[in-house]
Amino acid sequence: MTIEMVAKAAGVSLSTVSRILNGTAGVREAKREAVDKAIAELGFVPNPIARGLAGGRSMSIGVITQAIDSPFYGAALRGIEETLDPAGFSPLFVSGHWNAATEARCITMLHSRRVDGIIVLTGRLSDQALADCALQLPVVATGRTLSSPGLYTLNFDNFEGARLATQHLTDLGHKQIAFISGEDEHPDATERLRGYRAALEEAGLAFEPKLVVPGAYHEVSGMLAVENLLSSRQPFSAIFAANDQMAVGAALALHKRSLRVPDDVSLVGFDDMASSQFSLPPLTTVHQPNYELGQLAAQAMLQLLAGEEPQIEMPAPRLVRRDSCKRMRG
Amino acid sequence: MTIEMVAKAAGVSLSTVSRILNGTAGVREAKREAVDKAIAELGFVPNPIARGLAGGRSMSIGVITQAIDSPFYGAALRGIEETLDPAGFSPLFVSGHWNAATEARCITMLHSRRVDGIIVLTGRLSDQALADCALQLPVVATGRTLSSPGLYTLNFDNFEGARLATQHLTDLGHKQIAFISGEDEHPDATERLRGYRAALEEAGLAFEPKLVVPGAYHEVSGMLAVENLLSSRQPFSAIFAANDQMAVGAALALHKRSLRVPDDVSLVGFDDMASSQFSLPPLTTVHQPNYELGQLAAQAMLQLLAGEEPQIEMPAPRLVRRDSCKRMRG
DNA sequence: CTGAAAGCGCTTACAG
DNA sequence: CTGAAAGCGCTTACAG
Repeated sequence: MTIEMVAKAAGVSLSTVSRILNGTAGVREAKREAVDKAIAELGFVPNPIARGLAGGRSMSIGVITQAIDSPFYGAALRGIEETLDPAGFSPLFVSGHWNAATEARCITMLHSRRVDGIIVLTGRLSDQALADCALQLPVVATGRTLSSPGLYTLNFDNFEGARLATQHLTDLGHKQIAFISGEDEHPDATERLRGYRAALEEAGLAFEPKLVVPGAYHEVSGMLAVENLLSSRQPFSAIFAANDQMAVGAALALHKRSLRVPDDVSLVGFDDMASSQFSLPPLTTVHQPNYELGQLAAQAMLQLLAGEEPQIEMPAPRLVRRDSCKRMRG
Repeated sequence: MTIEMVAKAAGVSLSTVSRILNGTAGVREAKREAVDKAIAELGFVPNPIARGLAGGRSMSIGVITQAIDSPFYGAALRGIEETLDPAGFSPLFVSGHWNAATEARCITMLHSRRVDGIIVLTGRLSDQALADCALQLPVVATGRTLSSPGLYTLNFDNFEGARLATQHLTDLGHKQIAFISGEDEHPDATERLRGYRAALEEAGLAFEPKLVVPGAYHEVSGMLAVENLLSSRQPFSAIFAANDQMAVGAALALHKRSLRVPDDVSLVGFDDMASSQFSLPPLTTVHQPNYELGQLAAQAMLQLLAGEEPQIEMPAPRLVRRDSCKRMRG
């Protein structure tokens, strides 16, 4: 089933079929109809591989994620897949494993597979490397703000999100609010720390370094953080975890010490993972619109590909109140 | 950077470089060295797209999953990615959305992208459709047992897993064990129901239809199931949920009614999702080796591609005891 | 508007 | 063992 067979069936040349397929040139109506009919009858589907080799467009978009099984980015991948699909593009997912060298290898690989563009979900690549890459191929990157030719970035307001979360706690009367941080290498982690401090300040509360305990964005680190906090004997009535996974770990550590959420300690997370609404108790958290992030990133890519200038903005952070916080007694 | 430049640099013909790259023919040692050196110096990477067009092998494997963001299949996708990678193959993930027609479209698309084989994670495709597909391309399918040319299947013993889970409860002295089922269209759901009944029988317990409440494999359905169970006033001291997601929903419903796990009711899940060890309390469940499933499926594919007959078996089900069950009092 | 032809980067018979 | 050549299924200047 090739373009040649369609051409023969429609009584036109191979080039004409190609042009109709690509909308590359005006074609006489009669021929267009004949070709459309032949395509329909034969059930012809153009071969993206050959297209990629010949024309440069492979109709596929490389997507560099950190881990294909991330509970956090899953929704973004789905958003990308669902908006690319109607446009005829397929995503090619690869995992960077939070490693700049691996991400660089992914890019080489995606190049060799002739992707038409690359979407980078966060990642460790330097801004420079990203900008260089964008010189060859359109790229959309999330988790940073950068302006460079061929590059479009989409960033979430982590500062504001963290400020909102902390403010919720100060509004409830909490004065000793612990913060489980993320690693410093993550720009969003440092932004969230900034937001925490800003909210404290707004509430007229002093920043207490002993109340910030280091975490690493996964459950076990949240557990450990709470255990450390507890054994430090530093008093606290609420915890803001820099992401939901750590909040889940924190809840477990609290539970093991027979401390109840929210009666004994209030807990707020960040991300609003799919599972957080089913936590015990359902977790109050900052909603991060990952599904939309994926959709928007894909839309921006489609616009870049069409030669347009994307004008896409991320939605503002939003606090989702569930059952893990309580007004400070007394 | 093409094969031609390598050939020139090494002073051999283009065909020779290709042969060395593919191990297609014996080559004089001196030439091989020259070529290897040229490849290393130029940093040449063969273009899989061109390879796919010319030779038929695109070095990519289509993977049909149900949802790219499934918390359950994520580990399998990672297993596939990690075992395909060292062999030089890339996975091409597509989502079937539990719909046979969509899966069929995925297969057409994967064909047009010239994948070298297809891995189908469960899915709704008929056995016949799968067998037909395998006539053209090697296919590995999970979640069913089928023997057909070019097809290799990998199935998990859902019956035995469910039997183990239920037996754990009967061993603890529970006599009224509720079962939250999955939908009948899932063969594994019906197998799990069979396992539940078998364990009951072994323990000399009568099967009580009112104790089996329908679910749909997601959290909300688990919640609803428990609410229905509670309002039916049918007494029970333990629940076996046919998957972890429903167990999580069940735990939440119990919590809302101020029923404690495991003090008031014991709870067992099925799957051992990554998050289940962090449930409150950590969930006792049947471990389903998804990461290994992915690895094994990819290995089987690699063997099929090499013309070998895979002899791969799935690990046996295993109960993971955590803190959600307690001996029946009295 | 439309064809014939070259070419994308490889592989693989076909001849030595 | 190794080259020259055809071909994979398309796109895109190049000429009408």
